[in-house]
Amino acid sequence: MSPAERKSHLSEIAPELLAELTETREHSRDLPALEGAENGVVMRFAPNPSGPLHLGHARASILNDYYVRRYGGRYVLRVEDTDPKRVDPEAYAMVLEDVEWLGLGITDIVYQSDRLDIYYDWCRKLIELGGAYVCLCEGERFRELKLKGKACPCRELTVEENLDLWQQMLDGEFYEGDVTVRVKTDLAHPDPAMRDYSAMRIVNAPLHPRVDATVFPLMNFSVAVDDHLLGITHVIRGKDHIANTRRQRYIFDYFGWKPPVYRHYGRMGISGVVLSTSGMREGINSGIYTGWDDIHLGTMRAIARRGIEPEAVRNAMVDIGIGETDISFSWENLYSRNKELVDPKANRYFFVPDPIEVVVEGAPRHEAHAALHPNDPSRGVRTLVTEGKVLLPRADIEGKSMVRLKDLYNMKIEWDADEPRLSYAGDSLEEARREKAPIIQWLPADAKLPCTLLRQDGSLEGFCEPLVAGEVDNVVQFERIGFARIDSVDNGRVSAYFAHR
RNA sequence: GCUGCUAUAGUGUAGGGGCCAAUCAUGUCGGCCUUUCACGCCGACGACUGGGGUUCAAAUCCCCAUAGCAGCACCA
Repeated sequence: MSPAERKSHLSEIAPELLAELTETREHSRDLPALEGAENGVVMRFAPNPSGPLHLGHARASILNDYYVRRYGGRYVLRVEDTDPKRVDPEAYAMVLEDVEWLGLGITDIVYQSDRLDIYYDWCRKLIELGGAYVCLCEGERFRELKLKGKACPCRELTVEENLDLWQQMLDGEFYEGDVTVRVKTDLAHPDPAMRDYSAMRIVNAPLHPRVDATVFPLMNFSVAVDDHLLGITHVIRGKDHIANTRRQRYIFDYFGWKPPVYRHYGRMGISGVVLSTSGMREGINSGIYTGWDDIHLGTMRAIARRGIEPEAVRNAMVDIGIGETDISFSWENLYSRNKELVDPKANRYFFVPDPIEVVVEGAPRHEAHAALHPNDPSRGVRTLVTEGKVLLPRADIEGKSMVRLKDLYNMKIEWDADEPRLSYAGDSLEEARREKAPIIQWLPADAKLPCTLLRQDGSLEGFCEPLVAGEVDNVVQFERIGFARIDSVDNGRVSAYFAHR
């Protein structure tokens, strides 16, 4: 039945329902509402300081930021540095820089390493409540028991014994791996991931860069305590945390706290890019990457270096949203978001790759005036002067008998074997069109800058206009090549990073 | 293996019983514009994982299958 047929059929059998059909649903580009957020929210972004921020962090931080902006409230940057093995002292500053670059509306910054006493305190309370015990079992042994749903002997210790052992932990009487504090959950829980997980452990080495301690909370414990103490109302994070959310729930329940509202978005795959911090670090150490801002990486600094703007990242991430489906991140979509930002402001310049230097016979001295931006004449022109000696992209003249140098004049080409002989052929644009002469880029042979355009799939050597030297840190468009950020000019040599077409 | 989550065009997304022979963006292809490219404008292409069920009506609800993903760390 077609929709129209269904409608007429419905009017026969139940005309009173027909009114509902005429109600129009409204479409909105907004992300779904968060329940209980009407009066403001307190949200958090909680990176581990093991390296700079990457696209995975960008999604988490931007999505939370989006809702804080939408509902108003506070946005806590919580640096989760409770594992000395995974803390890179240099990462603290990198995280802060990247947060600033992204333009997140952070209102509070807390470091978990400043809060160890708080965790110790609540750990003691949890033991007193009978919600946790000190476990002396070897890890592998406990795992076996857990998978069978059996308790280990430590689970039967009295509160007093547990408190005593806990004090010994704090006093440094144990070494790494000897002991852990476990949250008492449910050994019969159908999901083995829920059974008596660890809340506290000892790390003797390496030393923590910020704090003199050996007892550290595990993520599930510190996160639950902090979310409550900091008054976090809503949490948006990846679905790899779904099990953690359930584990943290036990702590909220033991203390009678009200947990935040959670949303878990699906996994985001990024083709061709290593996203794990450890993987990137390995690549840097082994020389595959030049550093954290290597153009092959998905870090914020690599993306920034290529001239992609934070607003583009934000738009791309909000566009992706908080769906629970696994998705693959699309560079195309990010590039398109960036292009709409950058196209209106990027100045245009010639870039001649694989150049051939030629003399155009009979060419008069000419001044070419090319617009800096085709849609914005007020920005002015670049003036290129030539006496007849020019640089051309080899590929653009090969096999051609006539071309037009853009904004300059027409040129005839005669081929003597592989050697082109070029001669001036008038200024008429109409004639060039009539002859279907391609319009190509060029540079005066005596006014040019060598330029390396670094791209992910190999760099492109060529020459560009001298004015490009004044565009350091800006995004320009090399006509016919694409957008690029001018990274530096050293001794008259330009280094540019390719963004996208 | 156990536990859980998810399934709409190449990619991302909207739609949560009737407005849906399915939205928007991106992409690709064509055209217009343009002193190449880009931008802009016009057009085309392209999807409800499969099978059952409920219902007058299913992309939408239920069941099964399949696939993907996550967790089962003294990482976050």
